Amino acid sequence: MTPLTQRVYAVVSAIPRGRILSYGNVAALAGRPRAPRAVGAALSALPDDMNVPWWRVVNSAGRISTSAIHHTAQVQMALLEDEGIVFSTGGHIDWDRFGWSADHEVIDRIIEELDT
DNA sequence: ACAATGACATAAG
DNA sequence: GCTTATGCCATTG
Repeated sequence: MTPLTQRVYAVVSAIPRGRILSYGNVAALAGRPRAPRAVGAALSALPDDMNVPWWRVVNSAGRISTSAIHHTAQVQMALLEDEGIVFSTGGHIDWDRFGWSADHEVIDRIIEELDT
């Protein structure tokens, strides 16, 4: 596992129940604003036994963009709806209602604790 | 070291 | 809003 991958997991784990973040948001919070694709790669390689809420990450359009065998779009949508997230007609999530405004300071602290 | 590969993002038509 | 083209960059073979 690479350092960035580990930071990505830390950030995603900090997303509260019922809220979402985009790959770009996660990348920025992890300290690599221009690497949203790497976030996808990291989540793609996520071990299922790690307890990271991967389903709270969607693309910038508020749509699901998974392609993993076990983590299908249907599974992700079900998990999100279980948390109270609503998909509007067309299958996208409203950022104003469910987007998480993460606190940079808090995230930075979490990442710092990661190195210890 | 090099090239190919994406669970992305954004601008343009 | 949808489709296409381009940029991006960490990972992987």
